[in-house]
Amino acid sequence: MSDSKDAESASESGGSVSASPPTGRPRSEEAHKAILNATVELLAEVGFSGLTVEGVAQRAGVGKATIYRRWPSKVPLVVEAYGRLPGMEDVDTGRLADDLKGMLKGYLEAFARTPLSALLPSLAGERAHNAELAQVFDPISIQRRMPLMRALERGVARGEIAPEIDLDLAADMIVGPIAVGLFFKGGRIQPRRVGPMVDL
Amino acid sequence: MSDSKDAESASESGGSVSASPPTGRPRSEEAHKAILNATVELLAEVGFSGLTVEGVAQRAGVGKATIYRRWPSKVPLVVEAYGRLPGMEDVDTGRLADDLKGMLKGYLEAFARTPLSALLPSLAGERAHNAELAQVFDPISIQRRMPLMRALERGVARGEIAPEIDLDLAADMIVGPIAVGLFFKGGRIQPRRVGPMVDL
DNA sequence: CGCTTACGAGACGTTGTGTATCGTAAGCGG
DNA sequence: CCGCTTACGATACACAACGTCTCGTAAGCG
Repeated sequence: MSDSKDAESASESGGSVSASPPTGRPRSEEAHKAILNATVELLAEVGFSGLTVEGVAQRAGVGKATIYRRWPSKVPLVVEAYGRLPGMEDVDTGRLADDLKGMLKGYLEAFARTPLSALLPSLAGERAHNAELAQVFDPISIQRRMPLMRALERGVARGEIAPEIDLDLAADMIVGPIAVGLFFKGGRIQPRRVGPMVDL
Repeated sequence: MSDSKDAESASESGGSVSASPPTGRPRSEEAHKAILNATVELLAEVGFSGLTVEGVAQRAGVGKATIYRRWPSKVPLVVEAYGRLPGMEDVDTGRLADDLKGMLKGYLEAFARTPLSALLPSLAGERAHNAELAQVFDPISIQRRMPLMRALERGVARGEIAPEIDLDLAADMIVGPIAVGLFFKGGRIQPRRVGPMVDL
């Protein structure tokens, strides 16, 4: 009768695998995908603050309870939808400047293809005063920076960057202009000019 | 009986000054300030998405109608409150690196003193899918960059920066790390390291 | 076939929005 | 001093979305 209310018991590493035996009707994976797809679509159309759970349910053709059964609120739902969007892809040409140019170009293309440009500012804005969101949002952001950090580390190994440089700060200076353009201006940025400028 | 519903007839440049003769009880400047102060306070406490017009009215000791009489919705109200917060202050030492260091240091201090760090991401997030907001937000952002741009122009005039550099992009690279730290991490940034790095 | 759990649908109380309507207060012109 | 006009604080209102809950039904497992 009542929906399961026990803990998630998500896949934990190690420890006793006392996972509850999954009895009863299994959760529909189809509904799960439909919800996430509807979320991404609606985010692109109306943005974060315009997104309503009722709208997502209607677009996905599911009941509201089916959404709340999986995500406690709108925020984690949007975070998971955000996690499905493409991030920065590794480019390893052997030259740092080319790596950066390639990665930034690909990333900016992803911005044009997906609702990323509508999603990121909204999530960042929410993150600022929502500790719960920050907790799940930050690891994803860090993971999305990984290809960039790896490229910089390769640059250090090849001697293209002085080893005393703070790579984290360098990464911030590379994506910074993208962020500024994204948050304070319309969006379009010139990919080619940024790459060379950072080879200081 | 009815509140004035005619157009704002705001200060327009040129044209006949057919401004409506301001008859009747004037709007309370006291209430105006109280509303803006309450807005800033509440923004710092609960953030943008937690801000309610009713909460502002209660804190300011005014009726809701008094707020809606001045601002059509929550967003322009927050924008005006944002405009009252301190921005970047001009620093002219004669050396670009020192100018940048001084200005960034002062700006970061303003972030610690005011709800700027809670306000900016929220406004930027809203800006992304709210054309009306972008229209009033962008000029303020540009104006806040002015001291930075002036410092860079002085740097060009003194020969500290090659004249073919795109100053707008350079400004983005300077404030970019601040934005990234603000939007994707907690906030605290190291002021001293950024200044010298941009003297490429 | 009976048990258990998820499903879509929608009713429900709560909260905030933005509008409208009270009676009152404050400037202006006669 | 008095009436006109407009703003004031307070509050009632209809509307929308939230998040919870309860329907009757559907789908796997034993």
